[in-house]
Amino acid sequence: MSKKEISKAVINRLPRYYRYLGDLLEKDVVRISSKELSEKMKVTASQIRQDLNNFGGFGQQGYGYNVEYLHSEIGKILGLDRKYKVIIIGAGNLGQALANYTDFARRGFQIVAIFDIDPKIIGTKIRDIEVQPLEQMEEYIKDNDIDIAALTVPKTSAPLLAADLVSWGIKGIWNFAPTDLHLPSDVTVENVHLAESLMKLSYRLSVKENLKKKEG
Amino acid sequence: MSKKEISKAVINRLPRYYRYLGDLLEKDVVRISSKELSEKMKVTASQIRQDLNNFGGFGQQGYGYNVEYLHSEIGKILGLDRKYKVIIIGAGNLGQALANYTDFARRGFQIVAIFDIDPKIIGTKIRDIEVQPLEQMEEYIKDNDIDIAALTVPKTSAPLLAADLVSWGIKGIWNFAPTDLHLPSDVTVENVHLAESLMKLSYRLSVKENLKKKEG
DNA sequence: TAGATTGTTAATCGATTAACAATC
DNA sequence: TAGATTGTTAATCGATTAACAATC
Repeated sequence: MSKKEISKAVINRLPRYYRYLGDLLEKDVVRISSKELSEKMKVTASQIRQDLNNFGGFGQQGYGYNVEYLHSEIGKILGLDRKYKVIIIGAGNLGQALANYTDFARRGFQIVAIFDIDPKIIGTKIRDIEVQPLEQMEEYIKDNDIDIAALTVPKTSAPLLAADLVSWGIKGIWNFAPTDLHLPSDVTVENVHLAESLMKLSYRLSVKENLKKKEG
Repeated sequence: MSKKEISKAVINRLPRYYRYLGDLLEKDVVRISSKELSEKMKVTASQIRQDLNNFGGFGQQGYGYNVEYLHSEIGKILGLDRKYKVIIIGAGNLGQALANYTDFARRGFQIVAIFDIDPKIIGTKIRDIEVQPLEQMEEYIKDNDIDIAALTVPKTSAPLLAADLVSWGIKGIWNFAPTDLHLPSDVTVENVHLAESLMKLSYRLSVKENLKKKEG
């Protein structure tokens, strides 16, 4: 009865499958086998089949997978078959970048409000959305049904702000602040740590650099 | 003689160790045991010791780890003991956000140039750096010693641009375009796929939502 | 010295890959 | 039907955790 827990590794791969299937769909590809897809994605066919079968049998023996159907099913798994109301907290460069990124809206993530603490930014408009003062956020969240809060604030203010958000009913936080938020387990936090991403890049550059030196 | 290959999982955790140690350093904490750190970071002490011992013995029995020393050593491992010249390609919102993020410079990632194709943006200044036309990029890269190119361009132009960059000598690409770049193995690509991050968030929100309905 | 905590080996756990029977 | 390819089980591989001797 109880479903097997899906591993984090599988979930991490799902959006990539979704992207590749979307690309195939745009190219009007109708069907694809796990083998073909595995070659494009540089993974094993076995892994693709194993991953997909966590959620059900989407393919057909002797045929492969119908691209449109599989794309749609993975979309459903990812929760993309509904809309999400998103607010952005922190209207700095990154917040503005997120607000301006139309691709999110296309996927159902609708940015409905932006908040900031800086009087110079409050009142300015980003894509027809007026930046509101932070003090109005509590009321706004309680009056509207917000699904996700994107946190693009300094790391010093992030933890307290996050705690407030949770107390006002927010269940999903997209955290860009370079800090870990420790919140109740019914709250979902997805971190984007750009500085850490950059460090992984410099790590790999260093390793290659050192290797080259040794080889002379 | 030949060093054991460091696993990707370990590398992914290194920047997080570095961040926690930096925070401890700021709080003037002198020493920390793997147990204390494990409680803060919500990982096992065993994992911390195992991870660190991939690179050498940084601790002392009966004492633990010296925070400043360990921070510095991990910094070296991550390649943060040198400077990197970074160019940004694509001066849209995201490119501007990166250019304006001073934390990177503090860590040694110096943004030296920004390029764009849009005549309206070319010539404008971001943090004292004038946005240059894309046509000047080849010469600029060949004349200067660029370590990293941050790619914040649409996915349609990313693969060709990346190939150009590589042919001009770029060895590190920080890719924000929602596409995979297939490049020679001596080129390091670090991807930041924001849309995929957002989908992981919606996946987890959906799972919890469905669970709630069932328990309803 | 006694206590604490590392470094490291061994045991466990989980994820990936291989293989193949099922079936379209 | 024959060929192809899935879904799934079994085998392998790798990563995490536990345990403890080494040692500060």
